[in-house]
Amino acid sequence: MLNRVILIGRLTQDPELRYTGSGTAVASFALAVDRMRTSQSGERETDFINIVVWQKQAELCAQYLHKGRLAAVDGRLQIRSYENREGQKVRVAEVVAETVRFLDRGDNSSSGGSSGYSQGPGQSQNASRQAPEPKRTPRFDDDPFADDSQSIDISDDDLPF
Amino acid sequence: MLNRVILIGRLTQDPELRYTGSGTAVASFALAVDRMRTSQSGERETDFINIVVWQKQAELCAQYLHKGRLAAVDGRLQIRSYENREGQKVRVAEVVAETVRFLDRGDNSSSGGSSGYSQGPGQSQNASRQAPEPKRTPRFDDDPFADDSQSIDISDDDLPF
Amino acid sequence: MLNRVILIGRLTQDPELRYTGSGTAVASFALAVDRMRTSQSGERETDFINIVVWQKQAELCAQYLHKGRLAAVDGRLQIRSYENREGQKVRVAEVVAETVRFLDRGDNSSSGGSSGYSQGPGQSQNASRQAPEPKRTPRFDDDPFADDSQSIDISDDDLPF
Amino acid sequence: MLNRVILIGRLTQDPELRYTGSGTAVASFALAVDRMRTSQSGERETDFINIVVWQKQAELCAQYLHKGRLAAVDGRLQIRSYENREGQKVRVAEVVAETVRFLDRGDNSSSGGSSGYSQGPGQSQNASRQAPEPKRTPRFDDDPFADDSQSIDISDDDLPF
DNA sequence: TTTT
DNA sequence: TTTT
Repeated sequence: MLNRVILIGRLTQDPELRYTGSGTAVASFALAVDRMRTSQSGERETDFINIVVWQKQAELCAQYLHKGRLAAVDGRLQIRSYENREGQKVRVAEVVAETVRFLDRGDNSSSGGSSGYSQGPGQSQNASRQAPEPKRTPRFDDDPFADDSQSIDISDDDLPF
Repeated sequence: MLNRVILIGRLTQDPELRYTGSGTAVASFALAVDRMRTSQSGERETDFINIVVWQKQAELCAQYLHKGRLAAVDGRLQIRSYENREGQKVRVAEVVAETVRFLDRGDNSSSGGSSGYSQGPGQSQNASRQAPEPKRTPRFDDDPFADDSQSIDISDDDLPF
Repeated sequence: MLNRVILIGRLTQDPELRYTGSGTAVASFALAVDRMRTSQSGERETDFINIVVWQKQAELCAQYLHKGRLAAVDGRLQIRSYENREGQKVRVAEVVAETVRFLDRGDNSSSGGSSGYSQGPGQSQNASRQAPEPKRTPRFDDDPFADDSQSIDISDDDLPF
Repeated sequence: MLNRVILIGRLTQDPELRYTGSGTAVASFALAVDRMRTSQSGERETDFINIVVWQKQAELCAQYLHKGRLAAVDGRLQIRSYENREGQKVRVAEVVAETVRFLDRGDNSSSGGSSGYSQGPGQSQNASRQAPEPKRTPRFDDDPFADDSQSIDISDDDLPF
């Protein structure tokens, strides 16, 4: 009834572009998605997840996405079954992308074009990159989100954990 | 019962880091999230969404995230109510981030190692960036996902639309 | 660039159905979404989140959803700004639903119709509802997911925490 | 880097509860998730997705979830590889649940109290179930979300499609 | 109050 | 291997 998958990872290969008999474009590639925690044996663990994209997005992926590129996929998880040569039923999991976002290069017009990689190292960034802002006082008096807020100290009730 | 929000956008400001009375770190910033479709008047539309992060992630955000940077947020939508000076009840929406990913600079150690494992600009990337792969045949015979698959032409039943 | 919200909660009111000048249906309602953890003061906390639905789904919601009903919403978070009578800029957060699922009543044909409430208390359910299955051995030998798996004891590497 | 899956579907079997060598509970079951669109051949299509749950949630699932029950899963997609008896590498996809919600029976105390806080079948529900509210005027003058809003007719710019 |  |  509801089936939603959101992934961010890097392409393990260039997308493969094909066309159905009726001429619809389909692209497929795998995304390497690092798990947040390393295994107890200490290694970084990664899930390699197959992605399928259709139509115009498929062609955009084939054009602009390449091995190693970072991408975000929003779609649904699909389990496809087929019989292999030995007659065994094999189940393949893949994510059918509804939208794909290209994340680490501005040199594409992207699927929507909102991206932009080299946003230029502004001077303020060089100035204070290593340390957290020390100048703020530890209160919510000037809450930037609540234009009209009274001075309210942040209380234990706000902690979400 | 279930409340999940995933956003990708750019910081409109440097994160503000504060501390609760008991010393817990809280960072807040706004994310500019472009909508996919432009308005009928033709302009790109953007949602400016307030983000709150707690604890260690808050300090990592203050250190590594800056105005203009691209970030992914996975969290939940929270509606906070308070009374302003005029005694009106004001409702503030914000996303309480569970995880924040830093997306457009490899020069940080990030919250969990967001950088790449095989990112390098392989030669294949330089070779063919502007055009879709022309060499593949438009069939699923050599499906890269299904090691054992028989030759099956892609059929209309696979189209998800 | 990416903006995805998934919510499950109960309607705090019957949906309000309206029509734009050009006759497009819009429904709006609020969803009460319980937070997972209670506040430190011990009370259950709830976010009341405004939902907007368009077109055919709007009319289905107005027909089949009512105050108290459980629903799942998949959409995006939108921040709408306007000026109130006092000339203050007010920002309203709402979730624009892409799909709405009706979850706790089978007496509707639903948006897709996959639901089904009274699935009948099968006898197996009556038999063993209070206790976890005690009969299984603590091994993965007969892994129900991996038809071909060798006997592999579940190892610490599988623990995701 | 980011891996989020949200599913709603029905259990195809009672959950299987096991324990690791060190005594950690693991439950597994499959969820039947209907696709929104039927196939071109007209049949309803369904993805059968394997779910794994750990620790306390595993035991709650074994207790309260049964074949046919509706559940929501929030977790991540994991690809597990192993070699089968024939020495072939087999890849298994499963969703490792972070949270599981029990959706179609109020008779459980659930994983976090999934029942309703104001659920009761109010009389207004009985009154008008079959028809959309006819009494409202098709304007946004009395926007229920924006307590202070001026009378603003809904304009084409609000249409998200 | 806004980012590319 | 499958749920309503």
